[in-house]
Amino acid sequence: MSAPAKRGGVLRQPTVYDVAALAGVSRQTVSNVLNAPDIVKGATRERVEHAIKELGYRPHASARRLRTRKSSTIGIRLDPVTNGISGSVLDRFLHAVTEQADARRLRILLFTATDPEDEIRQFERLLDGADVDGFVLTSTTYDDPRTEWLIAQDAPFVTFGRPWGVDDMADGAHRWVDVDGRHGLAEATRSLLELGARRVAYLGWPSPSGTGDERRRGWREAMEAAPSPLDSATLDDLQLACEDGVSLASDAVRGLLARGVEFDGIVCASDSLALGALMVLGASVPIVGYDNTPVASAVGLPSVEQPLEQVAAAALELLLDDVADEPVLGDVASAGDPRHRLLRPQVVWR
Amino acid sequence: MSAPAKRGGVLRQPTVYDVAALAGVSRQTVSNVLNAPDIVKGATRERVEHAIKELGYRPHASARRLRTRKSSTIGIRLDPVTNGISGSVLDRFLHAVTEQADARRLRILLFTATDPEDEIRQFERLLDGADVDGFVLTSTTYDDPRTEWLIAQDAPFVTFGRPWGVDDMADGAHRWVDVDGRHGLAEATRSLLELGARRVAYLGWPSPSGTGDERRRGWREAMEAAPSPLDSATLDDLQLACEDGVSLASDAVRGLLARGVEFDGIVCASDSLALGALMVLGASVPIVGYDNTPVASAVGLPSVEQPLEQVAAAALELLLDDVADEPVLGDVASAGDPRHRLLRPQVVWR
DNA sequence: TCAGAAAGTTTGATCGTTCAAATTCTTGCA
DNA sequence: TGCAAGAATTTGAACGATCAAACTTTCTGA
Repeated sequence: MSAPAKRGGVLRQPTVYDVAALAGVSRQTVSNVLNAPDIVKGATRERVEHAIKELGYRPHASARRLRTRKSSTIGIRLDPVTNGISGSVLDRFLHAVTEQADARRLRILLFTATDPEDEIRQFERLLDGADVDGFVLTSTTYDDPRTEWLIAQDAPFVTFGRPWGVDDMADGAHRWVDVDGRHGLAEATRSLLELGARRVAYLGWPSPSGTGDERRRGWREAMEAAPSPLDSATLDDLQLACEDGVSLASDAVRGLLARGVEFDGIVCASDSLALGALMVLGASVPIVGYDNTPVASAVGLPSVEQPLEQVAAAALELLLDDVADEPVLGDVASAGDPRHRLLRPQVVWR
Repeated sequence: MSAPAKRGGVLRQPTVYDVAALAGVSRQTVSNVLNAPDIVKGATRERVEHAIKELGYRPHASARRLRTRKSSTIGIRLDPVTNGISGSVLDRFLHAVTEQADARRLRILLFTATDPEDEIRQFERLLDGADVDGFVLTSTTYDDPRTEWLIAQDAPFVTFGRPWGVDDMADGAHRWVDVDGRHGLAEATRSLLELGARRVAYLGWPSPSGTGDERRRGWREAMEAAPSPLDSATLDDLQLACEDGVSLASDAVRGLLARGVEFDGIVCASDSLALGALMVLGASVPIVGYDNTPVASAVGLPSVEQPLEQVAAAALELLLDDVADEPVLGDVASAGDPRHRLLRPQVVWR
């Protein structure tokens, strides 16, 4: 690459015309080499490719976007304030999405919003300005106003997280990727049972909570499927709920001890809760957290790890069917509903 | 706003022509209303503004960028993997930058890179494609190859973090914002001394470490300035160094105890280290961390908080002098070197 | 009152690319 | 050899905005 330095200087970036002139072809052929190499004759293509390298040519993104009416950019809202310890999950997800986007020649544009209404306003701004083609949403809620708006606008989007409204899950317009927390907790619970535990407690969030209820269900099902299952009342006793917070969790566990309920293991809906339990129980009882945050690894807590790279990849894949007009892959698509993807987490033992 | 819905449909977004037609003016006047309202006559302006609202017009970002040769976009690399507990700092910084950028009508584009060389390749790609106007860099190192490259290219950038190479700090081409960790640790140390401590230990990272050495210096200076200072040898004894990690920190503190060194307080270079100390010492000795991560607040550890919103604001301000050709503000600029900004952190007590 | 300056507005050109249609070059086969 | 069909390439136009310069209107002051 013998491209000139000094961007601030007079020398301008080469354009298709420059490349075309050097390679002795027309500008369109240069464009074709870049966008549809297969329709260009081998010899010509090589000549053009050489000229591109020679000049250090790179297509001007905005010009391309203007012409193609595609921004190849995806908007992601940065969540307001890292919500506690678990914040790092979205951070890691963001990282994974960015990497996956890169591989698909997409850009990631960040924005912030103070509340769902404000977020919708941002959607509008970014779509109208043709800044982005679509969105990846996180932290979905019951009857999320954002997804409703996007669907009404016919704007492409995917959510990380199932829609929790009753009918929404079947809605074909809503593409989502999620992690099967139920399976993750069932797995964690089964493992503790196999390790000899009999009375595994569950520390989660108050109902209703889409994510939380699923995780609790996973624990409960695994407990009910144990070789010698406990009765229903006992399971109710072993089931704790408090808001996400280390000290709240500690309180909850202390309450359990105070009530004299026996238990020999705890699976939790989050690492914050697990850390709270750990601070009360120490190493006396095996504890499993959720999200595999840096804190969990720091204090040596096993935790359910979400396959964020896969989530990111799946999210973009679903989105791309719209955005890039790429054909839906026959095989993959036919396996279940192609618009939804439920991935399995894995317990990381320590 | 009576803008039509259905983006996927046939109706296209209105353009300057549509607005011009409705308002009965030329397209350039519409452009002027948007970009230089003061040169348009009041009555005309109102008419155009009304038409803009009426049509729900929004300028096409790519078209504008193509013509103006500015992307109004700033690139930020997402750090590879959240490095331990402290990862949330960059996360919060990113959030602050995004918000600040929004207020300045700038966009934030994310990218990832595997190593500094790869990052430079990304710089090149993004600059050549006119995707971004400049960069905000984090995690600067000694003689950072990235800053050298950017300076050579004459590309606008700011770093969060001082350049640690010997001569670089005076380099006018390098604009940076940083937090005065020395001041932060001095402050923390002084506070512990005022609370009655006499032998405050320091738990930091091995030299050389630009950031770490500064923080240690803050502690040392505060200790030396104490009413009845300890002798130099004692201070050396009270000074611990280990890599950033909870268990490593625990080991280091246990070593201190084993050596029989007395101490009645610890200030740390990070929350990870502080957490490690906490797990050995419990509430027996006051501990101060650094970065005020969620973990610190979760376990009730006081910590030095970096003013990330201010850092973000300052960073964009410095960058904008280049990017947007805005005039340097006379007053602010004259106060010290306008190309560098050193901000003061604050201890959060719990 | 009127020239000249200033303010306000419009027109033509352009940013760098890709689309769509037109053109030229290759093939294969009667 | 000729000629249609296909492959390869080129040309003109357009994407939607702003710049630069030209033009028109309004203001200023002798």
